Amino acid sequence: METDTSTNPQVQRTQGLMLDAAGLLLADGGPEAVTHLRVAEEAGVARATVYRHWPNRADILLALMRRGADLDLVPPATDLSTEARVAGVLRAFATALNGDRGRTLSAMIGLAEWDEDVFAALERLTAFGPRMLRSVLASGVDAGELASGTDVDLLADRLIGPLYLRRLLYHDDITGAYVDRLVSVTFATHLPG
Amino acid sequence: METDTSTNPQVQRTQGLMLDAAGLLLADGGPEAVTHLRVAEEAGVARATVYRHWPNRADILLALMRRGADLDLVPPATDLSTEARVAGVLRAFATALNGDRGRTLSAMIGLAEWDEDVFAALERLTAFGPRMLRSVLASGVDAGELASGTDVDLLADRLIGPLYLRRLLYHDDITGAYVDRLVSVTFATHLPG
DNA sequence: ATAAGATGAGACATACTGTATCATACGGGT
DNA sequence: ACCCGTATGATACAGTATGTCTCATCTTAT
Repeated sequence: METDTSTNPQVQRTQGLMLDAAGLLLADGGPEAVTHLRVAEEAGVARATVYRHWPNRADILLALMRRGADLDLVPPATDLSTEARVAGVLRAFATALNGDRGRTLSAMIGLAEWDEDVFAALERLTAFGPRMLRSVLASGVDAGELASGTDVDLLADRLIGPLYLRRLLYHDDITGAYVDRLVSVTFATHLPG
Repeated sequence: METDTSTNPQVQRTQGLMLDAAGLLLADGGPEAVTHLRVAEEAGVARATVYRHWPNRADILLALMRRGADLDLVPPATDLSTEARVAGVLRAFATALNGDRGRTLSAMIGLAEWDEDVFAALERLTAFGPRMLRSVLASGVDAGELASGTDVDLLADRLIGPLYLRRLLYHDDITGAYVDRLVSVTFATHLPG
């Protein structure tokens, strides 16, 4: 019957139960708390089933991250100024970072440092936001709202970097006010009048 | 004899052996590879001894981080321009991030997210660089090389954030050229003509 | 030399891993 | 409604790691 794994309702149900359990365990206990045994117990599922779907802890966490990745950032309206569009993208980005994805990301960074596969998967999951930001910036350059020589990649780093810094290292929520200040000051200059 | 633990040569010797072992294990295997058992075997020390010094994995990693914290950033010469001094601080910062401390930091971020004590300890260890940067920036404002209204904290975030982003998320080495571009472009403007 | 403290060696119960086997429940096609 | 392929449940097993404990032995400071 060639059972299509990605469609099979039985598979989807079990995976849903297991990922719910993994999410709970991760939320209060961190990545080390996400063990196959505990996921199985919490989900009311056989331990072997967890191993069948995700042989490693990292696979469970990646699956957890993928599940939230569907309702991702939406491109901003095109009738706004580049600055307003950038602020919109960054605010959506900040919201994601403030929530569960920020915690999951914290958990993954350590794993990605030593596991090539995890790094590649994490890269795919986190590349979307920066890519959209770069395209908005590039169109801003085309529209003449940003200097023609602007290094779009570097500018994107300069806008995203501080958000990650606040969230991952300072453990501060990224407020809308912070994003707005960051954008406005980045679009202006620091040299004296 | 009230043996002063921090002076006792026996203690220092064993701790040194254990931290050397932990460093090796962390370097190739990541945080999960740093177990009490393996540290003990690698160091040629009894397993109980590892537990006596550091009951948790996080304690081992924190001790590892503290050991490298001694030879930290040195304040730049004061006869340079603010921009040059900032570039100097950031280059030293980048060197630290590119090396072992970057790897250890990756390992700690996930732990700090769920463990208050680890977070507090990590904060103490990472606060030094940003603090020095802020003081350099503040003196730049005083000297009139930066606009008087400059938000020094935000500016520091904007300089440090991209470095962490490149190192922790992109896994790119932070080159001197990148630092220089970052500094020069941050000190200038992005608005056209 | 002596006493306090640090380490080594080993035991113990528990938890998690990774793999394997077999029976049973489920779901898609005919 | 039936059948066949799969997914799952239940269980077993060896191996590794945890966390704590005890007691003998070594090291250090006085």
